[in-house]
Amino acid sequence: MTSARTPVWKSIADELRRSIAEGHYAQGEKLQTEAELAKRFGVNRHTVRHAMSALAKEGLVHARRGAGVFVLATPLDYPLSERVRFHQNLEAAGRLPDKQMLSVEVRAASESDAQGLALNVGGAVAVLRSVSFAGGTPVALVESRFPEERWPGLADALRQDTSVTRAFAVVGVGDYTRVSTRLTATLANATQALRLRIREGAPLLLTEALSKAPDGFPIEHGRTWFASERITLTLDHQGN
Amino acid sequence: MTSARTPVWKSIADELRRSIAEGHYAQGEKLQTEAELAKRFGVNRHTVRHAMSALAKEGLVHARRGAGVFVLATPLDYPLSERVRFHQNLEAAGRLPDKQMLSVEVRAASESDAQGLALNVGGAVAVLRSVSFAGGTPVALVESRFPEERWPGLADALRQDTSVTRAFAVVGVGDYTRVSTRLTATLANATQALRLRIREGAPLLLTEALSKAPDGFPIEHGRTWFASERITLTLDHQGN
DNA sequence: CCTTATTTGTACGTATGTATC
DNA sequence: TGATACATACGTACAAATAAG
Repeated sequence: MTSARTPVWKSIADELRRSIAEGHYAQGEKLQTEAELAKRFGVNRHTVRHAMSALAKEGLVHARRGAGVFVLATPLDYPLSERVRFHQNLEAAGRLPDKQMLSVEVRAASESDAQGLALNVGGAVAVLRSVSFAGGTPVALVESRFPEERWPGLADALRQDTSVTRAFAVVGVGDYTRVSTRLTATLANATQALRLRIREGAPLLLTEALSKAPDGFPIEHGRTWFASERITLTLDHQGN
Repeated sequence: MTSARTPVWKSIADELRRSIAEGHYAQGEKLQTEAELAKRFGVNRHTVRHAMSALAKEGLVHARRGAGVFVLATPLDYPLSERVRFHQNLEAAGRLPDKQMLSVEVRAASESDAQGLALNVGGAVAVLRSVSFAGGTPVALVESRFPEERWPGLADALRQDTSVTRAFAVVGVGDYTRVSTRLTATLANATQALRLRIREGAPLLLTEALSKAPDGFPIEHGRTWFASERITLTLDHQGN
């Protein structure tokens, strides 16, 4: 007779939480499989899942279907006060520490591309996609569009250098300025959620920025989706 | 838990379908390889193949072993769903036209009040709640806190004048400056949804601002929830 | 024609998400 | 809870077709 006043799943959650808090798992490390944990605790897989669900709700772990359950952050390692200054982002949107390039693609300009980048419909547009990390955790998705038509070779330059600024320099654009930034909020779709390791439908902060080259022509139209749970943009109104 | 309401392969299929519909690919043009797409979306190649399979079934693309996947048709009937948006300046946050005051309340300062407004815990704090409209439609909820303790009569002044600036003038604060603004994204709760006439869970853009009087003391700690579907905050980098 | 790299197709195994009984 | 079934997703390996030299 297990006079279990506390539910079994809860005690399992407690044990796993303690184990994580004690630093037995590195950030991003995979936990034992549910089946293994079920065997270890002598319970059904459902009971383990109940415990996992609790930990996921607390933001401690993140389950990826078909992959496993991963430790998101050790509470001590991830200060909630972590912030990114907004005008740093304005100067360097998409250039947060630990940027991982996903793809560079050249395709035809759609109507909205053409309008945003001052090109003709069908003209070549380079599309760069990347993920930004902070402390090992993904915090933002970036999708930038560039007028390959106007600055040929830009796509290749972007492929070879993680720095957008240096890629610009390669094609002869030594300087560029942020013209405007628009701010909205959206909900994470399935792929965004997967990449940012958050749940589908989680709130995202979307910045849409336009930059121009010295000659006045638009050179970058970038959109950045920030995982709002992990990052807070701050505006400093003092001295810029 | 990933709460995978939408299968990842489906959201990938959706994105590729939209991309094709927007005219980014000419008829017969080759898509990115499965490996590239897998990297771009952060999934296994099988997941991309599942999405491709769906598109092939729809007759949109055709895969040729050893060659690639090619666009067969480019449907032109893609709905762009252009939304009407109100563009407002960020400086106007919380000071939008057509403000409807909901309540002015004086209460004792909590810990966070005290910290934000540089008061002692228990000191008098005025809380102003209002809704902002644009063109008859609610676009934002505002909750501002003021140090009634330091500027007695502020609550009464706020009750009698819809303009915060004029209320400040009544208690002798002729000028004040925005010190900082923090930006995050959240989901609308039931009451917010009701006030803003949006659905529960809709994305909200939350700005948290701190303003100071000329003497350096904080005079307003305001939070504004913008209905992101109706409003876009824009930052102008020219003169500011 | 041959070689090599690239790309899609197929197969098997494992793990999680969800539903049902 | 326990047990089972199926859909989704990842990982790896290799076969087959294609393209480029």
